[in-house]
Amino acid sequence: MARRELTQAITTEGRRQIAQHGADGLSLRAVARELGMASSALYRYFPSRDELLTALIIEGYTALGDAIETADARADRLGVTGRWLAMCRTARAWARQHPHEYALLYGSPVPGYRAPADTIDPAARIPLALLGPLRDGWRAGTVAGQHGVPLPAGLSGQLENVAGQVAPDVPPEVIGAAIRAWTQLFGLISFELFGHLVGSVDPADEFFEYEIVDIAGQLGLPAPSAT
Amino acid sequence: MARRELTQAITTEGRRQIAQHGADGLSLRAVARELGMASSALYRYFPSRDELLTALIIEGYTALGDAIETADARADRLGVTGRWLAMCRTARAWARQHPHEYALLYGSPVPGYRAPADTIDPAARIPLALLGPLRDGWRAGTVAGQHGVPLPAGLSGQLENVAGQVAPDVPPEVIGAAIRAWTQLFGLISFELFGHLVGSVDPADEFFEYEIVDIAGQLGLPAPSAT
DNA sequence: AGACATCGAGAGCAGCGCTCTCGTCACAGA
DNA sequence: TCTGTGACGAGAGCGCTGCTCTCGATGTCT
Repeated sequence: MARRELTQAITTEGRRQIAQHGADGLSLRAVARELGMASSALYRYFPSRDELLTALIIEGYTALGDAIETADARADRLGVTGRWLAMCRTARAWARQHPHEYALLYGSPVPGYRAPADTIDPAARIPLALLGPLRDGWRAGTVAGQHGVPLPAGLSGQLENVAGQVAPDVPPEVIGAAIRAWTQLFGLISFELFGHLVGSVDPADEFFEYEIVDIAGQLGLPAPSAT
Repeated sequence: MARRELTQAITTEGRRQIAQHGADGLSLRAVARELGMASSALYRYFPSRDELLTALIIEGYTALGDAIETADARADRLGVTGRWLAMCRTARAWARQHPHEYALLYGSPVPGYRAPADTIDPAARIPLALLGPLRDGWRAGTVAGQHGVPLPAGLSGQLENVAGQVAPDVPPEVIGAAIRAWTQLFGLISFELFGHLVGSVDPADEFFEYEIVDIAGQLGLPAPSAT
């Protein structure tokens, strides 16, 4: 089957182009040119440019998910807080190393509005991994229950629904805290990458460390043993 | 001076197109067509498509900044916490009413990497407005000093530098908390608008309320008197 | 051996950003 | 009043894009 190999060659070249020129710079003709084939032949493998983009989005989520899960596993002996910090640092590092791919995943949805069903599962791996330490800490009794504001009924239902799918024994407050931490982490990475911090804390290394430690505290994770 | 009017007609039509089809759907030729003129004539007013986009970005920041500042002023009698909540709700409402414009401001920077100097000042109005209640509360002694994690030296310098430009009497910890709240707010709005919350807390109204009240607590703002 | 599906190539369409040239018009100075 | 100058709009055109259609070649199954 040369088809699988050629399909992969196309996505590889596409990813190369996005890494260099961003999602807007992805041109089917240029990909075909680089692969030494006619542009029309490319449509045998991807019915449209958007489909190729979708494939690249899935690959991006997969790469980021792999990186985060690997970091989680490697930090296992550091405890739940160490795992959380390691995943945060890995996410930021991946984003800085692949800024255009990150923008493809977490920037504006490029064509009109998108949410192809195929991208949902790969995308969900990231928040699921981030939830890991919190879930384990909760089960081990090392994370606090938190926190001040009581959950309104509708939100509680939403969070219990999420919990039912991923960690039925974890109370909705903890799920809510995880979602907050998730949005906070990627909000910060996006702000740094997209240049919104330029006038303030722009070399954001220290601010990022400051933040993820603080979020760990919000999450009720125990104080870290070491870096 | 027909020049000013025509320039404005172009940006108005451009904004209309972006609102309908997103930033990618902005076409100089289509704008010219809609205005009944040759596409080449448009270059008398904007030297390139990117320049027109920059003008629209500035208009977007200005519109959002106006909305937030107005909300702040209107909530004056509600106290600092009420002002904070009002601005958060207004920011979210504006984003939901102008999703494509919001994506233009806070989504991926579209052409390569951008940060035209002209956009910085209009963009800075938003975090500055959000800082307002926190600054006033600090001066009135109604916000706590916070918080657990001590500031590393480099970050402290960055934050003092920011403080020196906008509120010299406010300590760096409070500036840091404001930046955190700012990234948290727009991180959440972006996640909602870009569809990342679809599987979890998707009708995000309650989660958003839950969040901004919690952030107010993190900021050390006093409990709100009323909604 | 013949029928069939798969694949690549080439031409072509409509659209895009942008450039260049040319005719028109208004206004300022002699 | 005549003339030079600058601003302006229109049109043609370049190279690029995504995408479609047709045609010939190749390989596989019956």
